[in-house]
Amino acid sequence: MAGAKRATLKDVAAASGVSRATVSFVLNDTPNQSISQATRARILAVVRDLGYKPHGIARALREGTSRIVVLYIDSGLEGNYSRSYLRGLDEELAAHDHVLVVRHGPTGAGAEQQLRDAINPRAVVHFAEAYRTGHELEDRGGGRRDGLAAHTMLQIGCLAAHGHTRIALALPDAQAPLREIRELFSRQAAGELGLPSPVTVVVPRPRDAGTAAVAEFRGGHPAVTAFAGYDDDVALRTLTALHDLGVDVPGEAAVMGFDDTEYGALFTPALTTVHIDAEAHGRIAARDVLGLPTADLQAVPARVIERHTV
Amino acid sequence: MAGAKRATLKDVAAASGVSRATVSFVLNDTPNQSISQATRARILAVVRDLGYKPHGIARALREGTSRIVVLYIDSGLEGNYSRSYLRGLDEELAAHDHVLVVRHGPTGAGAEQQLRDAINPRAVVHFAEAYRTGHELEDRGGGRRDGLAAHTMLQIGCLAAHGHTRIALALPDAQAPLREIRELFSRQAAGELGLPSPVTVVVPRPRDAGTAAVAEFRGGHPAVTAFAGYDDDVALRTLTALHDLGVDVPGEAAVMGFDDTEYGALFTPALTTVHIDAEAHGRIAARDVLGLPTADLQAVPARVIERHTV
DNA sequence: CTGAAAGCGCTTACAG
DNA sequence: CTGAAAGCGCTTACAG
Repeated sequence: MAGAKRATLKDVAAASGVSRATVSFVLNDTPNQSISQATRARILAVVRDLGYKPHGIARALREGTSRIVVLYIDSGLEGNYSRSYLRGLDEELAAHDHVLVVRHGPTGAGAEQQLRDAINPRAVVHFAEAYRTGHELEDRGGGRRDGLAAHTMLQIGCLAAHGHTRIALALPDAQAPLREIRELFSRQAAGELGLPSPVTVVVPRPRDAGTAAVAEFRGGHPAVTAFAGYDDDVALRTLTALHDLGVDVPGEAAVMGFDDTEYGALFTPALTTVHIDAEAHGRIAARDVLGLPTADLQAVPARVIERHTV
Repeated sequence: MAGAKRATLKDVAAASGVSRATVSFVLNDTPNQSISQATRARILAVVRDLGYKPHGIARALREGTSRIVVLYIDSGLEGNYSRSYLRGLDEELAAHDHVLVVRHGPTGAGAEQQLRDAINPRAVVHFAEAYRTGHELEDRGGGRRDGLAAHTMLQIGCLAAHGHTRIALALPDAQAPLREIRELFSRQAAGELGLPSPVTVVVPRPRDAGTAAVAEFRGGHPAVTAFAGYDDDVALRTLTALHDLGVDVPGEAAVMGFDDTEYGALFTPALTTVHIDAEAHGRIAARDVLGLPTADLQAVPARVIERHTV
C-alpha cells in the first residue's frame, strides 16, 4: 500500500479477473453496458483495496483534454470579489471532478499557448469575464440583479441617499480595463436617480501624485462633493489625498469604495464600501465552461457596508 | 496554417521524409546521435513551417511527468515578497521550458493528490518554504545574508537605531505559521544588539478587537515603546489600534512593518517598513526543484523604507 | 547515420 | 454480459 508503485488499470483488471475495458466501464458508468452487480461490486472493492486512481495524463491523452481548467487573473486578490469568486469556481469545478489551477499576471499569448500545449486544459476562464463585461450576466438578467450594473447602482445610490448629486468616478488610471463599462453603468445609475452624469478623475500612485491629481480635479470641479471609487484601492488613495489636502471626510466630501478589502476598515475614517459575494459568479463560470446548466445558481445580493466616509 | 488540426510528430516526419524518431532526436538534441546537418536543417524548417509544438500530454505520459510545476500558496499576494517571488519563480521556470501554475488556499492533502493525479507535475513548490523555515537559505549562508534572519535584523535594527530598547513583536494570531522562527530571529537580533528579548502580542481582526488587544498589552507592558510587525497587515492594524487609543506615533510609540505593501504608504502616518525583493528567492526555488545549480543567483539585499512611524 | 517497434495508461468502438 | 484491439502523441532502447 505505501511506497508501492501506483496501481494501474491493468492491475485492477488482473486482480478482479476481468478485462481492462470492463473496469473502465464500471469506473466511468459507461451507459449501455450491462455488467452484473456482482462483478461491479468486486471491481469496486479491488479499486478501493488497491487505492487505484485513474492516471490523469493517460486519460487526457486519450480524451484529448485534461480535467484541468485554468484561471487567468491579472488583478490582485485583495478584494472580496476575487476571493469569493475563486472559492466558488474552485469548489464547483472540484464537485464536477475537475481541478482549478491559476495563472497570475498579464496573459502573454505565448504563455497561454505554452500552458495549453503542456496540459491541454479542458477550459480556460478569464477572471470575472461575465461580470466585468456585463454581457453574459445581462443576458440572464443578472447584470441588473446581481451584476456590475446592480453593484454600481448600489454605490451611486448610497451616495445619492446621503444627498450627493455631483459625483466623480475615481479611476486608477486612464487604461483601467473596466473603465468604459463602469462609466456607462455609473451614468445609467445617476440617470435613473435623476442626477447629472458623473465626471471622471484618475487618482494615480504614489501618494503625492494622487494628492496632486485630486487637488487639481477639485479646482476644476468645485461642485463635486462625492467620489465613487473604481475599487477600494482607488477610494483609499482618494481618501488619503483628501486628508493630505485638509479636506474633511465626510464633512466636506464623501468617498465610497467598491469591493470590500480588509484595509478599508483600518483607515480613519473607515471606508464605506460595497461588499460583493461572488461565489455564485465563480460557480456559474465553472458550470459555463463545463457546459452545465446554471439556472439553479443564484448570487447573493451585494450590500453596502456603511462606515464613516459617506 | 490557421484552423487546421495541430501538427503532429508524424506530420513532421512525413513532410521531412524521415522517421518520427529522427525528428524527435533533433528536437530534443538527443546526445550520441549523429544526424547530418542537412537533415537537421530540413527537419527544423518543416517544424517551423508546420508550427509544430510537442504535445505536452503525450510527452508527459511517456516521460512520467509533465513540465508543469505547481506552487501552493496560502497567504495573499499583497506584499512585495510574494509578488516578486512569483515573478522570479515563473520566469526562471519558463526559461527552463517549464510552466508554473498556482493553487491558492490551504492545501488539503486531497486536493494536492487530485492535482498530482491529474497532471503529474514535475515538481511542487510550497511558497517561500526555504525562506520561511530559514533552513535551506541558512545552509548556503543566505539566511543571514538575504534570508529571514537578515530581514528580521533589519527591522529590529531600525527600531534600535531610533533608540528603542523594549520591542514587541506583533503577530496576526497565535498560530501564525512563521511565529516560532520569527520569534527566534527577533530574539537573536535583539541579542546581537544588546537588547532584551522582544515580547509578543497578538493583534487580531477586526479593528476593535485589535484595539482592545493593544490596549491590554500596553497595560501589562508599559516599558514597550516599539512594535515590530510580523507583516505590514499586522503593523497597520497595530498602527490603527494605537491611533484609536490616542497614542501618538511615532512620538509615544513606534511601529514598523515587514514586507512592503501598497497600503502602508497610504496610512497617516505612513508606515516605515522593510522592502524585500524576493525575485532571486523565486529563481532559486525554481532551480532547486529542477535540480539545477543556484550558485550564480544572488538576492538583492532588502532595505528599510523610512516613512513616518518610527 | 536512420528506422521499426514497444510502450507510457487510458477509453471506446467492435466483435462475440 | 465481457474481452481483444486500436490508438491518443510522444520517446527511447534496439537493430541495422
